[in-house]
Amino acid sequence: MATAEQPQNAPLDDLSKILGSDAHALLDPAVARAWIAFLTAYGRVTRALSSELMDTSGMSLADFDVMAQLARAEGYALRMTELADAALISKSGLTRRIDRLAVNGWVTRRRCTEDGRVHWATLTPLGVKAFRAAAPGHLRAVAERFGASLPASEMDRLTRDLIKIAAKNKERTREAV
Amino acid sequence: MATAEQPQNAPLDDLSKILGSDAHALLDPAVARAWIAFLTAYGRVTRALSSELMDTSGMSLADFDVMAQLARAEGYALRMTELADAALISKSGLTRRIDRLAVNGWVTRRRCTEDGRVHWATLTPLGVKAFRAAAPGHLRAVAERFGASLPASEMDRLTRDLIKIAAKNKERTREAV
DNA sequence: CGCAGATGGTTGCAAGTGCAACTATTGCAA
DNA sequence: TTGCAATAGTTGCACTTGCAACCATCTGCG
Repeated sequence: MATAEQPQNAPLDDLSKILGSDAHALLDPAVARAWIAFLTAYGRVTRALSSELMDTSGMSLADFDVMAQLARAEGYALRMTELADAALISKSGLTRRIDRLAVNGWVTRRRCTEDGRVHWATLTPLGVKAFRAAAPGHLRAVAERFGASLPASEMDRLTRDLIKIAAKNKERTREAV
Repeated sequence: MATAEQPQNAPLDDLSKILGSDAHALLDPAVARAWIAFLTAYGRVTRALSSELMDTSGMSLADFDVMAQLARAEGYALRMTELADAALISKSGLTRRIDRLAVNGWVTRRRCTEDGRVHWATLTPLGVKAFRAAAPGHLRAVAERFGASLPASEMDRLTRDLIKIAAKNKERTREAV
């Protein structure tokens, strides 16, 4: 259910051909439009940023996110689980991402002396350097592709709205079925 | 660079520890906050919707998107390339997704008689049925997880903003270095 | 005609991903 | 102590993904 642009009119009206008129009762058309726009905006922006970042720095968007989390952390270090939560990826995903970053020499993994179960992922000096090199271009790209579309006043409102949506979906565990 | 919630204050201030004070010149802090909120909201909402949909209908979010595009199309049919564009996935990704949907008997692939290069993906009666079964729950979940966070008046504004962002990133081809 | 160039799809490949099962370590309680 | 439950991370696996190379078909120009 992606694609925005022209067919702004009625993504849900189309579906009511197949779902019957109660489609509107299930999902308000205004919400449907917003949802489609959300998916479309996300897909396009991240696709563009991701390939720019890869071309210029040899780093995936996910790599950058992980390194940014470390960059802002005390001592450039974070426990694996904390880092996985912060970067919104699974623990196993993080294990392997850190493997790859470690191969580049950008991150090291140190076992915690106080609690042997814990491992700290730490940005190396080389990693700091790589992050410093990559960040300006990427931040500028975010500014251009995401920020430049809206006036500053809208931006704060957008932030508030997105935070509300994120907050409503905070639980990382699933409860449905 | 994910994670929203409390650290609303200054995701970029943190980075200026490593990037120096010109971080703010590269990316307005308000934009940085919005960007982080955007990534967080997307990650959480899609993760939740995706696992709910899989549990209840055995269908991935991407499957649903593809089937929804077909459901709203004339004759429940679309060319492969049109469908890939509409569903925001790559052509090769679509080829394999259609393979899987075809195994379920939800979609068929027909060669176009007028232009032998073209293939039409078509929702089968079984696919229509599966979509009809899956859609109400999923639409309700979208309403709850995405729609219910904001009042109706905000929703339209959000849509407009997201469309502007999507429009700014329309080109599917990359132009950078 | 006939063949270059464009266009539509598929396939080989080399990733990346999450879940569930597993190992290592700790903490607590009998 | 000993032993078991909880916690932190890693690994096996099965599945997705996109890019680039490839095959098939069509189009238009000489």
